[in-house]
Amino acid sequence: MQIPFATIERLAIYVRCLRHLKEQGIKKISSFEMAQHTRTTPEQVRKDLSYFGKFGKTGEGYDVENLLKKLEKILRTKRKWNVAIIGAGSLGTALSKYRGFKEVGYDVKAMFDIDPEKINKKINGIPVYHIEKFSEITEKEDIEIAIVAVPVEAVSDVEEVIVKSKIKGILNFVPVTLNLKTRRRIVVLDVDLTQKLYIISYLIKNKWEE
Amino acid sequence: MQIPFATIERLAIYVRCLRHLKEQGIKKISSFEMAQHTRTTPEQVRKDLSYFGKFGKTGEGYDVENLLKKLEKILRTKRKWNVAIIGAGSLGTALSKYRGFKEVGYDVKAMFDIDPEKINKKINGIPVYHIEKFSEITEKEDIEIAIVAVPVEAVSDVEEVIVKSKIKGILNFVPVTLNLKTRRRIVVLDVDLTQKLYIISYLIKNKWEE
DNA sequence: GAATTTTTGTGAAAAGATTATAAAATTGAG
DNA sequence: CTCAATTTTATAATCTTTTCACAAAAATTC
Repeated sequence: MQIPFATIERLAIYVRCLRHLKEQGIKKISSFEMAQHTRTTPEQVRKDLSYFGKFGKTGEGYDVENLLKKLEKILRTKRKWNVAIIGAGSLGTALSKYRGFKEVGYDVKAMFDIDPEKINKKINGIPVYHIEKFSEITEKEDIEIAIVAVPVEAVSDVEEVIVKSKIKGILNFVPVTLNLKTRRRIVVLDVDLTQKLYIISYLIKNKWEE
Repeated sequence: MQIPFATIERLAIYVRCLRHLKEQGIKKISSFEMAQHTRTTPEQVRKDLSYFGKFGKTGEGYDVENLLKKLEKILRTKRKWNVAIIGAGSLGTALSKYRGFKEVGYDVKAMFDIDPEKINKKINGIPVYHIEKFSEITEKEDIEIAIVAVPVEAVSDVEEVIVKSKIKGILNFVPVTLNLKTRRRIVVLDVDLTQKLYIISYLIKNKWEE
């Protein structure tokens, strides 16, 4: 059976929530409490989990540590992933500092730019290479995921470089739909900050019923 | 009739696409081409637009400038919005530099922090205030939207400050579900970067059929 | 130890979203 | 001026996702 994509998205939020609970030393949680922490409903929580098995105990709820372990396995997030950031501007730099990534197993191994001022230096301890070395470095360092944070004008060059590499997943911050002409499957997720603001504006004005 | 939320999300992408086309001097576009630029299908484009009226001309397509104008009106994005950034760390600073916001009518008027080193100075020309002045400044400057980019530890303080203010919409970068105890409606949208990476990992491993 | 409470798991119903199809309108060729 | 080729619009059908409702199971209380 095909698992709803929305379920996968929520699973990632459950993992985040469970990590917090574990840190706080909380052992058990009910679907009701879980829903409160993740902006959803208890039924939704149970339904989402039911796609993968039975994790709870009737009358008692879920064991935080055990459920976390199971969900991490489902999302393949127990293993480490190496990441590259393309674009060493302010956004790229801020992302390289972002603590959260390393905490959950995503290790930024390299950054890429075209500015000679930045190349062969380190930003937050991460080496910055010229973009032409992208394939070489990502293969050597076993990097499978790239974060794209370049100005719009640079996108077509970046597309080209990515297509030639062995990158499998992309987190794209550029407000443009990437055009990757390749047979192999590359997973692309967009983070469009402007879009989010548009949607906020719309929701503010149109009292969305909940 | 209730418009599907997914439609609103795509509308924001259509607006982005149309802006690019307009800049390039393109006058007409068919639903087919539009779909290629926005990672969707022609049927979807037409269906989405049909919720709001008839914008196209049979056999000819849509007039770029006219359609853009209409969609901007629907999303209420023709008007200007004033924005505050809470947290003047690396992410907050990077966001304050982000060109895209101003280009599409979102003007960052103020930043807030608790670090005395940063307060009463300017970052990228934007004044930084102590967080305790949040209500005062946002009301004076007519700020309705706040971007939250603080460390996890600071969230509860920020929640308190927001609840007391008149802020209507929030773009939240902190990987925690905000807990805003208030009767009035505040629109919250989360940007969870870690979640996005989790999902990329999952999709890489589970060849998602398209 | 029986009754009550809590909470899960799941099938069925409802709602929401996408895709496919038929009808209508426009353009351009001949 | 008519016919064929496009391309939109409206609507119907299908598919997906969420919500609802309830039985079953475990824990707790009296």
